[in-house]
Amino acid sequence: MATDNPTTNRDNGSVTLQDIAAHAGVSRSTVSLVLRESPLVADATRDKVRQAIKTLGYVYNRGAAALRSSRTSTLGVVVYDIANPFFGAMVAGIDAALHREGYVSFLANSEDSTERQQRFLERMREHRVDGILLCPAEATDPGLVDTLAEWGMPCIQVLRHVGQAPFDYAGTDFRLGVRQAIDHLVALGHQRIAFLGGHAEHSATRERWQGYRESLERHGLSYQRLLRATVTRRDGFALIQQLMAETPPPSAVVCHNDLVAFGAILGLKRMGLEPGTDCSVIGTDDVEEAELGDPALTSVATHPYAIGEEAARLALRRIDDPDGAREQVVLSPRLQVRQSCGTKSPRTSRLTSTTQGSPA
Amino acid sequence: MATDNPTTNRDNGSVTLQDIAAHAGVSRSTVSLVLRESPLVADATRDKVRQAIKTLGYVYNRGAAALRSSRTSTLGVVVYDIANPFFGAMVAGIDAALHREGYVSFLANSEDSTERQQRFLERMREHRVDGILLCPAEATDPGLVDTLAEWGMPCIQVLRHVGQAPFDYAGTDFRLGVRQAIDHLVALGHQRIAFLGGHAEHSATRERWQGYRESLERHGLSYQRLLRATVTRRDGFALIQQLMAETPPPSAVVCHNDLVAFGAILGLKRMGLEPGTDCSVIGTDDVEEAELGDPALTSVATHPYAIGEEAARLALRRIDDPDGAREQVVLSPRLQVRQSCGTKSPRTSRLTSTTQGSPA
DNA sequence: TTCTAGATTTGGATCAATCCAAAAGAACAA
DNA sequence: TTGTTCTTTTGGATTGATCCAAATCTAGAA
Repeated sequence: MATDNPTTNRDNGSVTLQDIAAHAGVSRSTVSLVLRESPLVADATRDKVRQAIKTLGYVYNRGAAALRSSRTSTLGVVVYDIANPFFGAMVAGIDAALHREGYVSFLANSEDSTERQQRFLERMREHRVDGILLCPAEATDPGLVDTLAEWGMPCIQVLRHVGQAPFDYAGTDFRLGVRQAIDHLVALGHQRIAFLGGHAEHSATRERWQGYRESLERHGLSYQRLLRATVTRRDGFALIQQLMAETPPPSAVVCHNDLVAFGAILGLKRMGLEPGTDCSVIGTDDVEEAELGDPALTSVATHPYAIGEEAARLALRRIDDPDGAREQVVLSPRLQVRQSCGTKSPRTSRLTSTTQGSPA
Repeated sequence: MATDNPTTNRDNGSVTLQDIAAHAGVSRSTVSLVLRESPLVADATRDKVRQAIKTLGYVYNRGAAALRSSRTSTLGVVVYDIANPFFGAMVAGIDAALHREGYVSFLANSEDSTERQQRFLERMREHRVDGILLCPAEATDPGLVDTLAEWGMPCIQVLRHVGQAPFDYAGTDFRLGVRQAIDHLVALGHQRIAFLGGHAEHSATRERWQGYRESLERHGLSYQRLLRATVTRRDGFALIQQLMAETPPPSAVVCHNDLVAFGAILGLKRMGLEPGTDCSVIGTDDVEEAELGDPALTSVATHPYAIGEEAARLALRRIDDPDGAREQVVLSPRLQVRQSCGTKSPRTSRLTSTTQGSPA
């Protein structure tokens, strides 16, 4: 609907506080108080000012406000691979939580490059964001957290964390996730369980490996096989074949993420083996596509949307209270059992209801 | 690396132009010129100033600069479903293109709600973004484009478009995509080709339907079956079964997007039919997962990353020249042939190299 | 040496808000 | 009427940069 501009703002284009003040017969300061919903102003005055704001088609200038108040209502979000559906869901969660509080967020995609990440962080600092949600790129210097602290920039780490202990963090309990997967496999009678994946040295990978090793130990299993440096479908495809050629081969593999698991399933098929029968496969993340495969993939659900919401909440809390105690929110994953572990469930595949729409 | 703060900025916390000016023995104005890389300053002066900036650990305040210059180096990006991998890739493209120009972008997820979309647009206006990339939510009022124009806000529509003709737009040629799919099917001997999908009345759906109808006509095919309101996997799953129960059933279906196609494949299997033999399936988008399925999905590749880059480029151009002629960039899709149309290719599935990493 | 054109540099006004201490107004008691 | 307290309102300073017209500083020419 074309709003016909009432007072086609003077020559330059924008109506300011001054203009509404004049129109409402009050001072700039009073208008400012109204805008910030101060309880100080009298009701009658407030109404008068609101009316003027409407009549003149005033648009609040957050930039100018930020200059004086040093609060921008702005957050920086840095992820390393926005094309990954996992991050898409996470960003959706962040967006929803921030939206409620009137915040908006800059999104940056580091592509797992520390240089890009650094540039983004500096740029966000120049834009005076109130805080940063950071999924640190792979080889991130642990000192980065201290640098941000020196900048006086609240920072919530998400999913991965670097640096020394008291920091804000939101993520999932990867260790528990792997434990759940292995418990499930052991209950099904598996004895030789391998772990596929983990790219490099960061917390999220270390936690998974820890979970793997301690679970084997707890169950008293002697077979242990951990293949690193696999993180893509392609890796899963190649490495499962290498693994199955060994003697003895594993009877089950737990994968670093669902992509690796998809690759592994494809690899098994390529060898003429049947996933779920000749070798069980469990993924991590439970992405939307997990239930699509043939067989549908059993996966450790890590709830990216919830993590995003949680991270945003933490950030807002930290901004309100910069010196409060650091918090770490670690959500519990849940094993989503499907068909890739041989337990042929009665239903073929229950399509779950999702909010996932389609492009265009 | 912890930078040890040289001149632990006076009491309040920030070093300003004034401070560097004093330290370098020049005026504020000169420092400002140096920061903006003006060719006016003498080399010696420039060096002196640069040195001072480093020494004092100065951080440029873009908010303050924007207040005077009314350029924020900031862009708003509004999509309707960031959890969809298609948009993830698109946002990655946008991000890459903007990064090169020193721009950062606000990302907002409308969830296909016009109210949310409206609030976001207003908020971005308050933040004085230089322009907006908009994938309009479903029932968007065509007048929205005019409203934005009245705001003096450059707006590039992406993927979908609303409103009257001269507008900026970046998208893909959906009509051509469907045509390619149908030409392929006809060449394989198909006569009864159905179309699955399209959610509501927006340009991207209309274009596909147009492509469907005109292709049938061009090939002189009389069978025509277009099932609307399908956009999710669940829809595809249900509707293919309805469709295959008809007499005669189609011998092939072209789907609105890959999600619908995945659902359709699952639906065929559920009926005991073999996708690619009993009924061929073609998707749209060519998401990463298309090659994973069994059978691997033939799909019309729509290149989201490239669309994102193109859209960002358009936006920057429009910001530089607000009154220039509107541009519409329509990329050509390309049919990615795999196994879901019965042509069993010799290789099982070639995993293409991708930049897609893994979460955490 | 003086003049002039060109290259640099500068100070004051400005952008649009918030902050804050002080002023004004209202309400009530002495 | 005056004083006191509480509620509202206000103007001037401030935030940190850019804009712009004017001032200053070169060189080279006259």
